Amino acid sequence: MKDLKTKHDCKKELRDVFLKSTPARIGILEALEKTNKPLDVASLIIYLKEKSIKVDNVTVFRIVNILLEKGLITPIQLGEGKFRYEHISKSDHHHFICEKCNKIEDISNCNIDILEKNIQKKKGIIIKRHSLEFFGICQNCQN
Amino acid sequence: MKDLKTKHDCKKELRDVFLKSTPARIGILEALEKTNKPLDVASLIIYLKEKSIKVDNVTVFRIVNILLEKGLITPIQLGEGKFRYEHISKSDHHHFICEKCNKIEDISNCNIDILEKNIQKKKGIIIKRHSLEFFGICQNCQN
DNA sequence: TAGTATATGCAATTAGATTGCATTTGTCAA
DNA sequence: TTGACAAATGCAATCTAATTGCATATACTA
Repeated sequence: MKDLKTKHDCKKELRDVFLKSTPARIGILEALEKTNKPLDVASLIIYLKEKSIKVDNVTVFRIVNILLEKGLITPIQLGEGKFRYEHISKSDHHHFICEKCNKIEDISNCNIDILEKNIQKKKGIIIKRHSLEFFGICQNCQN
Repeated sequence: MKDLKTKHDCKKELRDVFLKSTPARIGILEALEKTNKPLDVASLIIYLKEKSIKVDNVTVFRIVNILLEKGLITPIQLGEGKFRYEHISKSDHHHFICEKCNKIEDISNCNIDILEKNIQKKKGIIIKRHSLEFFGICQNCQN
């Protein structure tokens, strides 16, 4: 499968939110756009190392935070005591986590949106985002 | 308002899951049953101190973990980098977190259950629990 | 009430994440 | 193309949440 985004696309993405393009930032965006499951900081560091992009761990945390601020990525918490992150372009789904094997599956077509609109109207609040995760036992682990 | 649960009830609750009744455990269950918002370990420690129940922090972490195992409480993550906990008897709702003032509001009557059953059938997975949180701006902070 | 399994306290340690400050680097204007 | 400057990074230290090992204390059963 061909990469959906190129280095050039990542640069544009960064420029659009007034961030300088650095190897670490491009690498992190690439990682999150390529990978199908939400990544934690440790995984990002490994990815960068594999690509021979030298970065300090602190910098990865800082980059992740600024990408969050700019709305390019979203945070995901799967009950692990740490954050994972997903590129905004693939955040239109939710997650199922198997409590036995820790596999993460995507759950699509949850029309929470309708529910969300009702809640906003009823409560007078503005909902910017939501997080929905399902925990249980996957098909493989049921045997 | 009268307390819904007494110390005696907490003891029974513990006995039912084969746990010894200790002051710390009873205090923690009380705290979680009384309070209307999910509590983190730090809050539990403060609660116990106020009740003059002397416990080490480690013990609170350990108690929380065993209560989770036994299914008496559920974990909640509100994007803070730490866990909060809610008593199982009041876990039938979801949460809205204001990104400005950090207020936590309860959201009820989300019939996720129907959705959940559909997903289970379609995917062949067993869903044991889910977590649903909404993030945005509360009514007060909109001005 | 004594015996025993269980729970707790204390000290040390780990992992995730943040901060301050000095240095380096990307970008834009000339 | 280059130089200037704001922005980004590296390094060291620090913080908070959470866990572990081991010795001691406590709750519960017989």
